[in-house]
Amino acid sequence: MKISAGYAKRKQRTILNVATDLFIERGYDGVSVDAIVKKAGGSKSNIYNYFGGKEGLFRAIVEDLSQQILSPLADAEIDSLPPQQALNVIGKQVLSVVLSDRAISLLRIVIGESQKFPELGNMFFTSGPKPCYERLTRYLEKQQNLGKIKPCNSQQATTQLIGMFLGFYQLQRLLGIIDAPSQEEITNIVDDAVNTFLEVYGIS
Amino acid sequence: MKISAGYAKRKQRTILNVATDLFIERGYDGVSVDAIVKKAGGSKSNIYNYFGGKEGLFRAIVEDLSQQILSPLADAEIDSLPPQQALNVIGKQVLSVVLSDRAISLLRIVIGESQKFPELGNMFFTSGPKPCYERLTRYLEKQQNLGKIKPCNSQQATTQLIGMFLGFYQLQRLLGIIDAPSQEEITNIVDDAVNTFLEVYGIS
DNA sequence: TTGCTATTATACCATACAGTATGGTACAGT
DNA sequence: ACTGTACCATACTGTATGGTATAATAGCAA
Repeated sequence: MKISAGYAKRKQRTILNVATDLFIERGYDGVSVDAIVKKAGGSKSNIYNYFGGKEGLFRAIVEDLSQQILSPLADAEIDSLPPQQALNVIGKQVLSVVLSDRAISLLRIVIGESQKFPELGNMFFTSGPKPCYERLTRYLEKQQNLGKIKPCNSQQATTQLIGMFLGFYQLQRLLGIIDAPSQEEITNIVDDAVNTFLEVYGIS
Repeated sequence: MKISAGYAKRKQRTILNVATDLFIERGYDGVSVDAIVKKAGGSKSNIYNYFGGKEGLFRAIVEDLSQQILSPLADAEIDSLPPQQALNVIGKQVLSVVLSDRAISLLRIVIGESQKFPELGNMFFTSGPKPCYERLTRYLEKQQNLGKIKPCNSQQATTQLIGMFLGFYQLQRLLGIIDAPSQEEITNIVDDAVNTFLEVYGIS
């Protein structure tokens, strides 16, 4: 059917990329369909044919971007590492992903439009934070069974650890009060949090 | 000069109250000036005379609301309490304020409009989170000097504690994934966080 | 009552926007 | 070369909005 499927696919990607940048920069209401078309080339018809309209395009973009940005959160390979290292690795992963400029911009939009697009919140959460949380919980459970850390409520412990990681930083980032932390700052934050955590839950 | 100053003040308050509800419910772009006028009575001229326009009204509202909602954060009287109780008191205060429906709605708007109104982030932060953080830091310093808790970097400890309080909850609230926690849940979260914290920093 | 000012109600303006319609063009398959 | 489809450029439609102007009214001071 699709005669020039390759072309259409390419065009769709161009539109997605261009619109992504615009939405991230100016928010949903700050970008007009005309502006997207002007920058992407082609005509409005594309957007309405491919994505069903501005809202459809927006949903597609947030879905795409959430995957793209957040999926690394669930990728950290920690299962074979001892606690000290595992928590360090996942902590650095979490901080550098979640506090990055792009992730914060995305999160701002998702939060800001959560009235108009209530399903996006769930999508965002499912694309990274949730699997990361679950992976960490499972890891802590396993380490308990192995006797490497003290018995505890692993869900609660995970919440506390992630809380210490993100702490005040995520809020301040969202409010535009601080910039993205450097690799060095991230290392310090994570080291301290892991130390505190293992002082309670670790086996000395 | 102002002949009926009392009347004007009253009218201003009415407009503020009405517009506050609307903005919180539908966001900045979701509310038209006409809608505000219609609900508040009077005419557009008021808004332009009193507040200089929609943006001015919005700024006034966010400022007003931030004070109103967040100032309790800095009010908790903890200086004379021992660590266990002090941290419990302030933790409950923080959680019940910050995770409340109104605070979350306000925060959503501030975050969502932080591109258009960059100064609001700072205002929000200064109205509650920051003084609360500073008060807690000072408290921990004092307790160190009194020998009631172990020597530590009090800023870092504060960040960790607040992080454990808010943990994942604030994010999930902002994304609309969970509802405001009950008083009981708050108690549990705070108890656990304080226990973890004091297990590291407390003097047994 | 006679002025004066703030408030109201309403109409108006310029603009911006989402979405649709249309007429023309590039190009694949035949 | 012919045909049909997808695409392009552009104009148009209807509506909503922020902000201004204006004329009438209400209420206070003297």
